[in-house]
Amino acid sequence: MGFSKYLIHWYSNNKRDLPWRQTKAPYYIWLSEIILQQTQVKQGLPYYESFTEKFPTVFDLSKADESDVLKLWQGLGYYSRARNLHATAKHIVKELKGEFPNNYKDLLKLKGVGDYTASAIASICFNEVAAVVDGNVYRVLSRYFGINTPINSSKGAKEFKALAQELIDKKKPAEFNQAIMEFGATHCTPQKPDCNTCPFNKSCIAFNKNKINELPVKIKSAKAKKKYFNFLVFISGDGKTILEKREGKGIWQNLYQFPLIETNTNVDVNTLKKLVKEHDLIKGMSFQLSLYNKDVVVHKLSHQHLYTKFWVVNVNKLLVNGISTQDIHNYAVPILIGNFIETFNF
DNA sequence: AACCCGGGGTC
DNA sequence: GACCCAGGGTT
Repeated sequence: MGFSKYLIHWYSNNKRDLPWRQTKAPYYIWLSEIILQQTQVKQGLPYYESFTEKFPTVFDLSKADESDVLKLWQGLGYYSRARNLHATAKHIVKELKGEFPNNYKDLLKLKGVGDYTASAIASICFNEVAAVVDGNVYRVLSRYFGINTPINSSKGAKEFKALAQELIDKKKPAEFNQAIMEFGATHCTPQKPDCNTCPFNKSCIAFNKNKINELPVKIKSAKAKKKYFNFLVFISGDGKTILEKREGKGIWQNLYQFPLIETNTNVDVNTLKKLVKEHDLIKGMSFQLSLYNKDVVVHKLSHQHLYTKFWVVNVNKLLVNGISTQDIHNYAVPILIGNFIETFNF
């Protein structure tokens, strides 16, 4: 049996029982694929459950406010996925009468749907012969065929896409695509793949040349930049605090946070006191300042390391409309803020 | 082509 | 702390 045929055979015996494998409805497949971008099944599963429960159809999702979608997405990261998900739901209801595009080319036009996701939906829902290339596929193919081309180069993207498209079972594209991804996720894993029990170990080039740990080849990414965040946790005499919506282009767009003072380095209480004194939310008011976390909280993102201090600012009254501290759980916040809210007793 | 966008995990 | 994982969008 050839590589592709055997993969499908392996899949039929080894696939995990996952909720999105019970359906071919484009809405559910689309939803699961967006959630699973850059995300492992274990982390995405509870979000899939809550989204399908709260928004059983694309019409329900299209009617929601973006803030509710972001709140449900809270903690999953890469929040542009949630904003695009919501925008695309609106688009499908308004412009496409609630019907998803039924082919790769048209699926690709949807916001938040790139080559991988368009191929996944087209093959799973509509049996189109469109090969998926996700991180699992890169790993399985680079090892089995001993390919050294960096997977995160444009040359690599073309090369692996073409190879996958050549290998895909033309009669069972959905099964092949899911089989190769499942095999990568559960057997041909990034670290410590189980080569001894691997059904392909006779012909796998990486295994036979002892190169399992060198493949796939990846170009190193730039080192993360350090940033210094000082969040002002206002507490007023009448039990209110301040949350602000993050605008603009950077991280956590449209999520909420405490008023932020970014500095070039870690600052002590006296330095921060001067900055708070000049702050628009204080304007000469008297205040009491204390550092909540003795040790700086380091929050690591792919491209930034955030050295974070939470400063409690006690004031008599707020200069702006604050929120009652008991309502703080209604706002979508980054996990960094969410963890603080959990440990701080409002 | 280079860079941005979260959060979770291992060693 | 250093390193690994992983799609789409923007510049």
